[in-house]
Amino acid sequence: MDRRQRKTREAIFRAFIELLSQKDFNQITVGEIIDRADIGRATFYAHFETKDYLLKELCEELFCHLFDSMHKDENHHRHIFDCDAPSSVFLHLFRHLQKNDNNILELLSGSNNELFLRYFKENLRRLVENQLSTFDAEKSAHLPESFRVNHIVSTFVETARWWVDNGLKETPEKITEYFLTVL
Amino acid sequence: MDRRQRKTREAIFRAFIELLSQKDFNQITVGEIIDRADIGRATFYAHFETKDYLLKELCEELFCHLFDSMHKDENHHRHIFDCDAPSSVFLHLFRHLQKNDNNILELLSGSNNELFLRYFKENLRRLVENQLSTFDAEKSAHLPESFRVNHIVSTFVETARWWVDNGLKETPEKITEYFLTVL
DNA sequence: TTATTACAGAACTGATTGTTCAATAAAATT
DNA sequence: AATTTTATTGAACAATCAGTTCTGTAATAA
Repeated sequence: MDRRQRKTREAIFRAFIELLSQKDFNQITVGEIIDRADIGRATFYAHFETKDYLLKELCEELFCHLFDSMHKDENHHRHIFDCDAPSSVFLHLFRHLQKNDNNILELLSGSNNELFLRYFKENLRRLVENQLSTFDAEKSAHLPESFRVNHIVSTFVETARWWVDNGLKETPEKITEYFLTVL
Repeated sequence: MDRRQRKTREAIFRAFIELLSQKDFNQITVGEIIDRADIGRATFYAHFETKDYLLKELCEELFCHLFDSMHKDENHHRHIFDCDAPSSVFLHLFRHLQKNDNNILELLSGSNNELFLRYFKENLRRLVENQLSTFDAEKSAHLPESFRVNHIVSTFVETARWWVDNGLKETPEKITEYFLTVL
Protein backbone atom coordinates (compact mmCIF):
# COMPACT_ATOMS: atom_id res chain seq x y z
CA MET A 1 0.00 0.00 0.00
CA ASP A 2 1.23 3.45 -0.96
CA ARG A 3 2.74 5.35 1.94
CA ARG A 4 0.56 8.34 1.08
CA GLN A 5 -2.56 6.21 1.16
CA ARG A 6 -1.61 4.74 4.49
CA LYS A 7 -0.98 8.15 6.03
CA THR A 8 -4.23 9.58 4.76
CA ARG A 9 -6.17 6.59 5.94
CA GLU A 10 -4.67 6.83 9.39
CA ALA A 11 -5.29 10.56 9.56
CA ILE A 12 -8.95 10.01 8.72
CA PHE A 13 -9.32 7.27 11.32
CA ARG A 14 -7.59 9.39 13.94
CA ALA A 15 -9.81 12.39 13.26
CA PHE A 16 -12.90 10.22 13.17
CA ILE A 17 -12.14 8.57 16.52
CA GLU A 18 -11.45 11.92 18.14
CA LEU A 19 -14.78 13.20 16.90
CA LEU A 20 -16.57 10.04 18.01
CA SER A 21 -15.35 10.65 21.54
CA GLN A 22 -16.97 14.09 21.43
CA LYS A 23 -20.27 13.57 19.69
CA ASP A 24 -22.66 11.06 18.18
CA PHE A 25 -21.88 9.39 14.90
CA ASN A 26 -24.86 10.96 13.21
CA GLN A 27 -23.82 14.45 14.28
CA ILE A 28 -20.38 14.15 12.71
CA THR A 29 -20.06 15.63 9.22
CA VAL A 30 -17.59 14.80 6.51
CA GLY A 31 -16.50 18.42 6.63
CA GLU A 32 -15.42 18.08 10.25
CA ILE A 33 -13.50 14.91 9.52
CA ILE A 34 -11.51 16.35 6.64
CA ASP A 35 -10.80 19.58 8.54
CA ARG A 36 -9.42 17.67 11.49
CA ALA A 37 -7.56 15.16 9.32
CA ASP A 38 -6.32 18.07 7.23
CA ILE A 39 -7.02 16.48 3.88
CA GLY A 40 -9.00 17.44 0.82
CA ARG A 41 -12.64 16.60 0.39
CA ALA A 42 -12.06 14.55 -2.74
CA THR A 43 -9.39 12.58 -0.91
CA PHE A 44 -11.87 11.46 1.70
CA TYR A 45 -14.24 10.15 -0.92
CA ALA A 46 -11.36 8.43 -2.69
CA HIS A 47 -10.88 6.37 0.46
CA PHE A 48 -14.41 5.86 1.76
CA GLU A 49 -17.62 5.72 -0.16
CA THR A 50 -19.67 7.11 2.73
CA LYS A 51 -19.45 7.83 6.43
CA ASP A 52 -21.11 4.47 7.11
CA TYR A 53 -18.34 2.60 5.31
CA LEU A 54 -15.77 4.56 7.28
CA LEU A 55 -17.35 3.33 10.51
CA LYS A 56 -17.58 -0.18 9.14
CA GLU A 57 -13.89 -0.31 8.25
CA LEU A 58 -12.89 1.31 11.51
CA CYS A 59 -14.85 -1.32 13.39
CA GLU A 60 -13.21 -4.11 11.46
CA GLU A 61 -9.76 -2.79 12.34
CA LEU A 62 -10.70 -2.37 15.97
CA PHE A 63 -12.09 -5.88 16.20
CA CYS A 64 -9.03 -7.36 14.51
CA HIS A 65 -6.88 -5.58 17.06
CA LEU A 66 -9.13 -6.57 19.94
CA PHE A 67 -9.37 -10.23 19.06
CA ASP A 68 -5.76 -10.56 17.94
CA SER A 69 -4.42 -9.12 21.16
CA MET A 70 -6.83 -11.34 23.01
CA HIS A 71 -5.22 -14.42 21.56
CA LYS A 72 -1.77 -13.14 22.44
CA ASP A 73 -2.89 -12.38 25.95
CA GLU A 74 -4.39 -15.79 26.26
CA ASN A 75 -0.97 -17.36 25.74
CA HIS A 76 0.74 -14.89 28.00
CA HIS A 77 -1.57 -15.49 30.93
CA ARG A 78 -1.96 -19.18 30.41
CA HIS A 79 -0.36 -19.94 33.72
CA ILE A 80 -2.76 -17.72 35.65
CA PHE A 81 -6.05 -19.33 34.86
CA ASP A 82 -7.69 -21.94 32.75
CA CYS A 83 -8.03 -20.65 29.22
CA ASP A 84 -10.46 -23.32 28.26
CA ALA A 85 -13.00 -22.06 30.74
CA PRO A 86 -15.63 -19.96 29.04
CA SER A 87 -14.99 -17.19 31.52
CA SER A 88 -11.46 -16.59 30.32
CA VAL A 89 -12.54 -15.36 26.92
CA PHE A 90 -14.81 -12.78 28.43
CA LEU A 91 -12.34 -11.78 31.08
CA HIS A 92 -9.87 -11.03 28.30
CA LEU A 93 -12.42 -8.97 26.49
CA PHE A 94 -13.27 -6.98 29.61
CA ARG A 95 -9.57 -6.41 30.23
CA HIS A 96 -9.03 -5.06 26.76
CA LEU A 97 -12.07 -2.89 27.03
CA GLN A 98 -10.66 -1.42 30.21
CA LYS A 99 -7.49 -0.42 28.42
CA ASN A 100 -9.68 1.51 26.02
CA ASP A 101 -7.32 1.27 23.09
CA ASN A 102 -8.54 3.51 20.31
CA ASN A 103 -11.38 4.89 22.41
CA ILE A 104 -13.54 1.90 21.70
CA LEU A 105 -15.47 2.63 24.89
CA GLU A 106 -16.97 5.80 23.49
CA LEU A 107 -18.42 3.69 20.73
CA LEU A 108 -19.88 1.19 23.15
CA SER A 109 -21.63 3.58 25.47
CA GLY A 110 -22.52 6.30 23.01
CA SER A 111 -26.10 6.86 22.06
CA ASN A 112 -26.15 6.60 18.29
CA ASN A 113 -23.95 3.66 17.59
CA GLU A 114 -26.40 1.03 16.53
CA LEU A 115 -24.14 0.27 13.58
CA PHE A 116 -21.11 -0.28 15.80
CA LEU A 117 -23.07 -2.50 18.16
CA ARG A 118 -24.20 -4.62 15.23
CA TYR A 119 -20.61 -5.25 14.17
CA PHE A 120 -19.57 -5.88 17.74
CA LYS A 121 -22.30 -8.44 18.20
CA GLU A 122 -21.54 -10.12 14.89
CA ASN A 123 -17.97 -10.67 15.98
CA LEU A 124 -18.97 -11.85 19.41
CA ARG A 125 -21.53 -14.21 17.96
CA ARG A 126 -18.85 -16.13 16.10
CA LEU A 127 -16.88 -16.43 19.29
CA VAL A 128 -19.84 -17.63 21.31
CA GLU A 129 -21.10 -20.09 18.74
CA ASN A 130 -17.85 -22.00 18.98
CA GLN A 131 -18.02 -22.20 22.74
CA LEU A 132 -21.74 -22.62 23.14
CA SER A 133 -21.52 -26.12 24.52
CA THR A 134 -19.46 -24.93 27.47
CA PHE A 135 -22.35 -22.71 28.51
CA ASP A 136 -25.03 -25.32 28.37
CA ALA A 137 -26.95 -25.56 31.54
CA GLU A 138 -29.65 -28.18 31.84
CA LYS A 139 -32.24 -25.46 32.16
CA SER A 140 -31.56 -23.82 28.83
CA ALA A 141 -30.91 -26.96 26.82
CA HIS A 142 -34.33 -26.97 25.19
CA LEU A 143 -34.12 -23.37 24.00
CA PRO A 144 -33.32 -22.65 20.33
CA GLU A 145 -29.61 -22.29 19.76
CA SER A 146 -29.88 -18.91 18.07
CA PHE A 147 -31.82 -17.64 21.07
CA ARG A 148 -29.16 -18.84 23.49
CA VAL A 149 -26.33 -17.36 21.44
CA ASN A 150 -28.20 -14.10 21.14
CA HIS A 151 -28.77 -13.97 24.86
CA ILE A 152 -25.14 -14.54 25.74
CA VAL A 153 -23.94 -11.96 23.24
CA SER A 154 -26.53 -9.38 24.29
CA THR A 155 -25.82 -9.92 27.94
CA PHE A 156 -22.11 -9.40 27.38
CA VAL A 157 -22.67 -6.18 25.46
CA GLU A 158 -25.17 -4.84 27.98
CA THR A 159 -22.89 -5.74 30.86
CA ALA A 160 -20.03 -3.92 29.18
CA ARG A 161 -22.21 -0.89 28.53
CA TRP A 162 -23.39 -0.80 32.13
CA TRP A 163 -19.77 -1.04 33.25
CA VAL A 164 -18.68 1.81 31.00
CA ASP A 165 -21.66 4.01 31.84
CA ASN A 166 -20.97 3.57 35.54
CA GLY A 167 -17.38 4.67 35.17
CA LEU A 168 -15.51 1.34 35.02
CA LYS A 169 -15.45 1.19 38.81
CA GLU A 170 -15.27 -2.60 39.00
CA THR A 171 -12.23 -4.67 38.09
CA PRO A 172 -12.40 -6.84 34.96
CA GLU A 173 -12.45 -9.87 37.25
CA LYS A 174 -15.39 -8.52 39.21
CA ILE A 175 -17.37 -7.59 36.11
CA THR A 176 -16.72 -11.03 34.64
CA GLU A 177 -18.14 -12.47 37.82
CA TYR A 178 -21.25 -10.25 37.48
CA PHE A 179 -21.58 -11.36 33.89
CA LEU A 180 -21.33 -15.05 34.65
CA THR A 181 -23.67 -14.76 37.61
CA VAL A 182 -26.58 -13.36 35.61
CA LEU A 183 -25.83 -15.78 32.82
CA MET B 1 -57.14 21.05 21.98
CA ASP B 2 -58.19 22.57 18.70
CA ARG B 3 -59.75 20.08 16.33
CA ARG B 4 -57.42 21.27 13.56
CA GLN B 5 -54.38 20.71 15.74
CA ARG B 6 -55.53 17.26 16.69
CA LYS B 7 -56.13 16.27 13.08
CA THR B 8 -52.76 17.43 11.82
CA ARG B 9 -51.01 15.84 14.76
CA GLU B 10 -52.66 12.53 14.01
CA ALA B 11 -51.93 12.86 10.30
CA ILE B 12 -48.27 13.44 11.09
CA PHE B 13 -48.10 10.46 13.42
CA ARG B 14 -49.87 8.24 10.91
CA ALA B 15 -47.53 9.22 8.10
CA PHE B 16 -44.51 8.86 10.34
CA ILE B 17 -45.46 5.37 11.48
CA GLU B 18 -46.12 4.27 7.92
CA LEU B 19 -42.70 5.50 6.90
CA LEU B 20 -41.07 3.88 9.92
CA SER B 21 -42.41 0.54 8.77
CA GLN B 22 -40.68 1.05 5.45
CA LYS B 23 -37.31 2.55 6.30
CA ASP B 24 -34.96 3.58 9.07
CA PHE B 25 -35.66 6.60 11.17
CA ASN B 26 -32.56 8.38 9.92
CA GLN B 27 -33.52 7.84 6.30
CA ILE B 28 -36.91 9.50 6.69
CA THR B 29 -37.02 13.16 5.69
CA VAL B 30 -39.40 15.86 6.85
CA GLY B 31 -40.37 16.30 3.23
CA GLU B 32 -41.62 12.72 3.02
CA ILE B 33 -43.61 13.09 6.22
CA ILE B 34 -45.44 16.23 5.15
CA ASP B 35 -46.12 14.84 1.67
CA ARG B 36 -47.68 11.73 3.12
CA ALA B 37 -49.52 13.60 5.86
CA ASP B 38 -50.58 16.15 3.25
CA ILE B 39 -49.80 19.21 5.31
CA GLY B 40 -47.68 22.30 4.85
CA ARG B 41 -44.05 22.42 5.80
CA ALA B 42 -44.56 25.25 8.25
CA THR B 43 -47.34 23.27 9.91
CA PHE B 44 -44.99 20.42 10.71
CA TYR B 45 -42.55 22.72 12.42
CA ALA B 46 -45.42 24.38 14.30
CA HIS B 47 -46.08 20.99 15.88
CA PHE B 48 -42.63 19.46 16.30
CA GLU B 49 -39.35 21.19 16.79
CA THR B 50 -37.38 18.43 15.08
CA LYS B 51 -37.76 14.88 13.83
CA ASP B 52 -36.26 13.66 17.11
CA TYR B 53 -39.00 15.31 19.13
CA LEU B 54 -41.58 13.74 16.84
CA LEU B 55 -40.19 10.31 17.65
CA LYS B 56 -40.02 11.16 21.34
CA GLU B 57 -43.68 12.21 21.49
CA LEU B 58 -44.76 9.25 19.39
CA CYS B 59 -42.98 6.91 21.78
CA GLU B 60 -44.65 8.51 24.76
CA GLU B 61 -48.08 7.99 23.24
CA LEU B 62 -47.28 4.40 22.33
CA PHE B 63 -46.05 3.61 25.82
CA CYS B 64 -49.08 5.20 27.41
CA HIS B 65 -51.24 3.03 25.21
CA LEU B 66 -49.16 -0.07 25.86
CA PHE B 67 -49.02 0.24 29.62
CA ASP B 68 -52.58 1.47 29.99
CA SER B 69 -53.99 -1.44 28.05
CA MET B 70 -51.74 -3.72 30.05
CA HIS B 71 -53.38 -2.63 33.27
CA LYS B 72 -56.83 -3.15 31.79
CA ASP B 73 -55.84 -6.56 30.57
CA GLU B 74 -54.43 -7.43 33.93
CA ASN B 75 -57.86 -6.93 35.49
CA HIS B 76 -59.62 -8.71 32.69
CA HIS B 77 -57.49 -11.83 32.93
CA ARG B 78 -57.18 -11.84 36.66
CA HIS B 79 -58.98 -15.14 36.93
CA ILE B 80 -56.70 -16.87 34.46
CA PHE B 81 -53.38 -16.55 36.19
CA ASP B 82 -51.66 -14.96 39.09
CA CYS B 83 -51.07 -11.31 38.35
CA ASP B 84 -48.67 -10.90 41.21
CA ALA B 85 -46.26 -13.31 39.62
CA PRO B 86 -43.47 -11.41 37.90
CA SER B 87 -44.11 -13.44 34.78
CA SER B 88 -47.57 -12.00 34.25
CA VAL B 89 -46.32 -8.50 33.57
CA PHE B 90 -44.00 -9.71 30.87
CA LEU B 91 -46.53 -12.09 29.42
CA HIS B 92 -48.87 -9.13 29.04
CA LEU B 93 -46.18 -7.12 27.35
CA PHE B 94 -45.38 -9.93 24.93
CA ARG B 95 -49.09 -10.31 24.17
CA HIS B 96 -49.46 -6.67 23.35
CA LEU B 97 -46.35 -6.73 21.25
CA GLN B 98 -47.82 -9.60 19.28
CA LYS B 99 -50.91 -7.52 18.47
CA ASN B 100 -48.54 -4.95 16.99
CA ASP B 101 -50.83 -1.98 17.58
CA ASN B 102 -49.41 1.05 15.82
CA ASN B 103 -46.61 -0.98 14.26
CA ILE B 104 -44.52 -0.81 17.37
CA LEU B 105 -42.69 -3.93 16.23
CA GLU B 106 -41.04 -2.15 13.36
CA LEU B 107 -39.54 0.22 15.87
CA LEU B 108 -38.26 -2.60 18.04
CA SER B 109 -36.52 -4.60 15.38
CA GLY B 110 -35.44 -1.80 13.09
CA SER B 111 -31.82 -0.94 12.78
CA ASN B 112 -31.62 2.74 13.60
CA ASN B 113 -33.90 3.09 16.55
CA GLU B 114 -31.49 3.65 19.38
CA LEU B 115 -33.68 6.54 20.48
CA PHE B 116 -36.80 4.39 20.61
CA LEU B 117 -35.02 1.66 22.54
CA ARG B 118 -33.85 4.19 25.09
CA TYR B 119 -37.43 5.29 25.75
CA PHE B 120 -38.63 1.70 25.82
CA LYS B 121 -36.01 0.77 28.38
CA GLU B 122 -36.72 3.82 30.50
CA ASN B 123 -40.35 2.80 30.77
CA LEU B 124 -39.51 -0.82 31.46
CA ARG B 125 -36.99 0.17 34.09
CA ARG B 126 -39.69 1.82 36.18
CA LEU B 127 -41.78 -1.31 35.93
CA VAL B 128 -38.93 -3.61 36.90
CA GLU B 129 -37.67 -1.49 39.77
CA ASN B 130 -41.01 -1.91 41.50
CA GLN B 131 -40.98 -5.64 41.13
CA LEU B 132 -37.29 -6.26 41.59
CA SER B 133 -37.69 -8.14 44.85
CA THR B 134 -39.81 -10.79 43.15
CA PHE B 135 -36.88 -11.60 40.90
CA ASP B 136 -34.27 -11.96 43.59
CA ALA B 137 -32.47 -15.21 43.40
CA GLU B 138 -29.87 -15.99 46.03
CA LYS B 139 -27.20 -16.00 43.36
CA SER B 140 -27.71 -12.43 42.23
CA ALA B 141 -28.42 -10.91 45.61
CA HIS B 142 -24.96 -9.44 45.98
CA LEU B 143 -24.99 -7.69 42.61
CA PRO B 144 -25.65 -3.93 42.43
CA GLU B 145 -29.34 -3.17 42.05
CA SER B 146 -28.87 -1.01 38.97
CA PHE B 147 -26.99 -3.84 37.33
CA ARG B 148 -29.76 -6.31 38.06
CA VAL B 149 -32.45 -3.95 36.82
CA ASN B 150 -30.44 -3.23 33.71
CA HIS B 151 -29.99 -6.92 33.04
CA ILE B 152 -33.69 -7.73 33.34
CA VAL B 153 -34.69 -4.82 31.13
CA SER B 154 -32.05 -5.57 28.51
CA THR B 155 -32.90 -9.24 28.47
CA PHE B 156 -36.57 -8.46 27.92
CA VAL B 157 -35.82 -6.10 25.05
CA GLU B 158 -33.37 -8.48 23.42
CA THR B 159 -35.78 -11.38 23.80
CA ALA B 160 -38.51 -9.34 22.17
CA ARG B 161 -36.19 -8.32 19.33
CA TRP B 162 -35.14 -11.91 18.75
CA TRP B 163 -38.80 -12.91 18.70
CA VAL B 164 -39.70 -10.21 16.19
CA ASP B 165 -36.67 -10.82 14.00
CA ASN B 166 -37.51 -14.52 13.85
CA GLY B 167 -41.07 -13.83 12.70
CA LEU B 168 -43.04 -14.12 15.96
CA LYS B 169 -43.23 -17.88 15.52
CA GLU B 170 -43.56 -18.65 19.23
CA THR B 171 -46.64 -17.95 21.32
CA PRO B 172 -46.44 -15.19 23.93
CA GLU B 173 -46.58 -17.90 26.59
CA LYS B 174 -43.64 -19.74 25.04
CA ILE B 175 -41.52 -16.64 24.66
CA THR B 176 -42.24 -15.66 28.26
CA GLU B 177 -40.99 -19.09 29.24
CA TYR B 178 -37.80 -18.53 27.21
CA PHE B 179 -37.37 -15.17 28.84
CA LEU B 180 -37.79 -16.46 32.37
CA THR B 181 -35.52 -19.42 31.70
CA VAL B 182 -32.52 -17.35 30.71
CA LEU B 183 -33.28 -14.92 33.49
C1' DT C 1 14.19 9.57 -16.29
C1' DT C 2 9.54 8.47 -17.11
C1' DA C 3 5.04 6.93 -16.09
C1' DT C 4 1.83 6.20 -12.65
C1' DT C 5 -0.74 7.25 -8.78
C1' DA C 6 -2.51 10.06 -4.91
C1' DC C 7 -3.56 14.46 -3.24
C1' DA C 8 -5.13 19.51 -2.98
C1' DG C 9 -8.38 22.67 -3.67
C1' DA C 10 -11.96 24.67 -5.59
C1' DA C 11 -16.23 24.79 -7.80
C1' DC C 12 -20.58 22.72 -8.39
C1' DT C 13 -25.24 20.10 -8.12
C1' DG C 14 -28.84 18.44 -5.50
C1' DA C 15 -31.08 17.31 -1.25
C1' DT C 16 -32.47 18.65 3.19
C1' DT C 17 -33.26 21.42 7.12
C1' DG C 18 -35.43 25.00 9.50
C1' DT C 19 -37.36 29.92 9.11
C1' DT C 20 -40.28 33.65 7.59
C1' DC C 21 -44.35 35.90 5.98
C1' DA C 22 -48.64 37.21 4.00
C1' DA C 23 -53.01 35.23 2.77
C1' DT C 24 -56.73 32.20 4.05
C1' DA C 25 -59.71 29.22 6.59
C1' DA C 26 -61.43 27.40 10.79
C1' DA C 27 -62.63 27.83 15.50
C1' DA C 28 -63.69 30.39 19.70
C1' DT C 29 -65.58 34.56 21.83
C1' DT C 30 -68.56 38.28 22.33
C1' DA D 1 -74.16 36.90 13.80
C1' DA D 2 -70.23 39.52 13.97
C1' DT D 3 -65.65 39.73 15.63
C1' DT D 4 -61.41 38.10 17.30
C1' DT D 5 -58.19 34.66 17.81
C1' DT D 6 -55.74 30.79 16.16
C1' DA D 7 -54.11 27.18 12.84
C1' DT D 8 -52.90 26.22 8.36
C1' DT D 9 -51.18 27.06 3.78
C1' DG D 10 -47.83 27.74 0.23
C1' DA D 11 -44.15 29.73 -1.33
C1' DA D 12 -39.85 31.65 -0.94
C1' DC D 13 -35.63 31.78 1.57
C1' DA D 14 -30.80 30.96 3.61
C1' DA D 15 -27.81 27.59 5.43
C1' DT D 16 -25.78 23.25 5.66
C1' DC D 17 -24.24 19.08 3.91
C1' DA D 18 -23.29 15.07 0.73
C1' DG D 19 -21.14 13.57 -3.05
C1' DT D 20 -18.99 14.63 -7.81
C1' DT D 21 -15.88 16.60 -11.08
C1' DC D 22 -11.96 18.85 -12.62
C1' DT D 23 -7.17 20.64 -13.10
C1' DG D 24 -2.67 21.20 -11.45
C1' DT D 25 0.86 19.33 -8.42
C1' DA D 26 3.63 16.30 -5.74
C1' DA D 27 5.03 11.80 -4.30
C1' DT D 28 5.95 7.08 -5.61
C1' DA D 29 7.09 3.23 -8.64
C1' DA D 30 8.99 1.45 -13.04
